[in-house]
Amino acid sequence: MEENDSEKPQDFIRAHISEDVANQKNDGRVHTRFPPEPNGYLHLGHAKSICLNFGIAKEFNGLCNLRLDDTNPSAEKVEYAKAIQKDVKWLGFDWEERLFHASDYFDQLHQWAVQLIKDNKAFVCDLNFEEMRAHRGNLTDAGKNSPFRDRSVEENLDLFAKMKAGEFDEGTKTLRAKIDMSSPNLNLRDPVIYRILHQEHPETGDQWKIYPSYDFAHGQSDSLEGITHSLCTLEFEHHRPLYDWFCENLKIHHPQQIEFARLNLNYTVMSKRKMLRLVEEGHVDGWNDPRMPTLSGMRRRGFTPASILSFCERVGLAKRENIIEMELLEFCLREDLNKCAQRRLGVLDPLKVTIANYPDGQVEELDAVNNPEEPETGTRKVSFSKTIFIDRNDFMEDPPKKYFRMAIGKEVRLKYAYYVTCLEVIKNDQGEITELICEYDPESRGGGTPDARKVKGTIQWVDSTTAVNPEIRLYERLFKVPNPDEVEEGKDYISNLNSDSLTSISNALVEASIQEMKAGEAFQLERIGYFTIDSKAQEDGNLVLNRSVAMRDSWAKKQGK
RNA sequence: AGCCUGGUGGUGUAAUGGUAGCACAGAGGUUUUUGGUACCUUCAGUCGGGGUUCGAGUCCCUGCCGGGCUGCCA
Repeated sequence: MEENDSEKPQDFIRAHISEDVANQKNDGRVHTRFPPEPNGYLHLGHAKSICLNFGIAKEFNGLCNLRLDDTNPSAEKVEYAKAIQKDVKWLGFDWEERLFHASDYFDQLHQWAVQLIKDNKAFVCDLNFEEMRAHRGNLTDAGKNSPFRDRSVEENLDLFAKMKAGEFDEGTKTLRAKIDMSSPNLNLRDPVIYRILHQEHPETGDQWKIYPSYDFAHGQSDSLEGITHSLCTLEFEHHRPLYDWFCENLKIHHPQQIEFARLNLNYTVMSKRKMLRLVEEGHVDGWNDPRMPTLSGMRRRGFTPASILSFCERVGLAKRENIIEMELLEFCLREDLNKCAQRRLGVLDPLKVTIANYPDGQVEELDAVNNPEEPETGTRKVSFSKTIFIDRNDFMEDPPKKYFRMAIGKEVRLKYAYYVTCLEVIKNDQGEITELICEYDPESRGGGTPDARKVKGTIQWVDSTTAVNPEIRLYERLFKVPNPDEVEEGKDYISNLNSDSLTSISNALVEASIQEMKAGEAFQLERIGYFTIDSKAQEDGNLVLNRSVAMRDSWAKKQGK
């Protein structure tokens, strides 16, 4: 462990593990795993689990496996399995040679099922879905034993072998653990441990006609891999007695399951099922839509691994349900990008500016700072000429008090360029402003003057001779309410989708160097926000900028009041 | 209803019987060639009631409120 670990408070899981290590449980070894099911893309909630499992392994000089929990071939795909590995790697974690599948253990699991039958602790049940539900009882009433519960070991062995051989139709028979139909924990009322599924499996092909249930596969997989601490979310709490039951009755290494509260973020949804529907119904542009809280979507949006790691550290870890505010995520992104993103100039809504006293036909190169937070990143050249563009909302004809931007007769600084003063406003027949006529102070080249006079406002601009015109996409929260699941009778979260979550801007202008940026590379358009090149559009040869997050804007906030 | 689980500022999360702290958000300010950043200041909390104790967020009792569980999903 690192030295400063004693300084920062431990969460309840790390405290638990520290104690186990101190007591030499498992010989002081720590081994965790991240076990996603390959039935969808990883999201921010998974990132929390990934950081936890890989983070703990590292802190305790242990190991963390990546295991694909592929016990249900009906929803699982190779596409998902590949995406999962890509996302975990992207976050910066390494499972080394320890990529496993629950399906790696199908043979062993099957043997264990046979062992349970021989020990008279499991039986083949002929009840169908409805009958089984009826026998299970409910929250207040105990269940009834299955009429097939007392079959002989020999008959069970024979029937289970036939199930395995594919002699029965799906849903006609199951293998059930013989536990307790009157347990207040419904999971212990003779749970199904094998079901018949005539499905092709991505890893094992058509080898199996029966597949183990989660409960019969997960703990055993942990056990086989020598996992010491099996960390999972709260909804598995009721499954822990089952987890323990199998380890004990199979007499195998018994990892400790510990549950923690899953991550919730407001203004979005964090469930694969709900995301899948957004994708399938076309509400978003696929799993990696930049508005999705998937890791692939966030990557396309311009999030950095460092910002996500920082976020996962800050959300904390506890057993109480929580809803994190989106602002924390945005803070983490800005915090990281402020340090590492290069600055560039661009305008979203160009307004032509002619500098009356600037020489006709002259074009000069000015030095612009790449990143004021990292001076060693140096400067770049930006061109300047008689005709430039500023952002339309940086000019006002009737400015309010304390408006620092361009207005008639008011001197402002063009970032990295000159001081200019607006002389005249030109409008079209509809009364819309089409152009500003300004004059500049040649002495102010670079943004300062010999007399050191103060200029309060600094605005960004682009030069007409070199600017390029990308498509710019601005994103807002995907849902218009903090909790998308809070709906009127008869409606669901889809009705809470924010129809303004995507804004596409077609007439923006940015400095030419943006064309050299790579997809995923973060940069700041000064005073507008942090952006990255859209990877999907780039593959099609189009230049599209995604706004990852806007700058904090205390002026807008003040105006809004 | 039964079982499980949890309640600390707006949101999260610490304090393991001894000064209720930190972060984000909010408010105000200083600096600034980004109304950004940085820095400073500030607002605000132990679910209620009883008990044990010199001392309770922490232990006990009780009430209230939230979440989870009735797939051959994970």
